[in-house]
Amino acid sequence: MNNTDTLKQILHKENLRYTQQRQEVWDEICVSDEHQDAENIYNSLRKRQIKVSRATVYRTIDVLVKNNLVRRLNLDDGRSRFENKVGIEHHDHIVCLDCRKIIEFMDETIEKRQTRIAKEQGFEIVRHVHQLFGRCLDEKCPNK
Amino acid sequence: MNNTDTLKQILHKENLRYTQQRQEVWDEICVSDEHQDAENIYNSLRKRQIKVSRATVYRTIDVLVKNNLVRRLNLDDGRSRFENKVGIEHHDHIVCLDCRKIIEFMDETIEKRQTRIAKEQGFEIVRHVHQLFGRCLDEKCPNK
DNA sequence: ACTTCTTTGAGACTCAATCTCAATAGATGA
DNA sequence: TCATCTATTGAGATTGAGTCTCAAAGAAGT
Repeated sequence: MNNTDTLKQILHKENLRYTQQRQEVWDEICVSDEHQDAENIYNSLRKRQIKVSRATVYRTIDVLVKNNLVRRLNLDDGRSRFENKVGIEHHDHIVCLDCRKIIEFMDETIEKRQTRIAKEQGFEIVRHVHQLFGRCLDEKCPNK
Repeated sequence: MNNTDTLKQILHKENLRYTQQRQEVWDEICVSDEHQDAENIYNSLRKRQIKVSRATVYRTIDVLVKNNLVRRLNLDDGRSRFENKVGIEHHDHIVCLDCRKIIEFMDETIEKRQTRIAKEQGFEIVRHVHQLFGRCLDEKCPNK
């Protein structure tokens, strides 16, 4: 299913209307591999002459997140970042404290253990956050 | 080492003065087993007739966090929470989405694997965030 | 095209956290 | 103990991400 159909489907399910602005926000998140924040998304759209407001960017992101098209990342820097989730394997993140480079990782053993641990404590996990913050050994990274 | 000496030591190291306000903020965090936010800490102190301002609470917490006396938790609800770190074993958190109950957990296998994964990706971990969000089976929890 | 109801946008507002700067109070030396 | 020097404090202003308001614009069905 393409971007447009995916969006139309969830908007229909939520009894929301299909609009140009919603499509553009969703496209912008899909197109970028970076983990963009709302302000970036807003600026990218404006730069491309697309008529959209901050309020609409935020409101649209909320719908996309609620319906699992987009994942919200909180990397402890005071603003949410977003990544496309459709057709993407689950993963967690490693973040360089110097250059803010973000690497994705996934470990089946960790995933299984955390589910078991939660169950032992009487919890049914809905979502989890697993982030490793450190320093990368990249030559181009500052503090080298 | 007691609370006062621990604090005096790090303040001296940082070339900061020992003050009543700083001691009171540190005491308040040590005394409580809850994961309090800055506003809670401020209110608790004011309730106990202690002369302190929000600005001082925030500034003191920053010093304590920087020097590893206190851990800052970001539980995705828009405000930081704090816990005493001195003499406490490392642990991560399970949070109930319904009643906000917080349970601590620690798994040596996960700890080791995440260190190895980061190293394989060329990172030296400084800190990590591992939080499991879900629903607890507690009778007293809402949505049961 | 008409009607109905949702969405949008500009800007006001919220709220945690940070900053400002004059007044206060530790620390040090005489 | 007192004087001096600086760091700290507090009240309130400010910041910044995110949310809310409401009149105008726009989807969607008929």
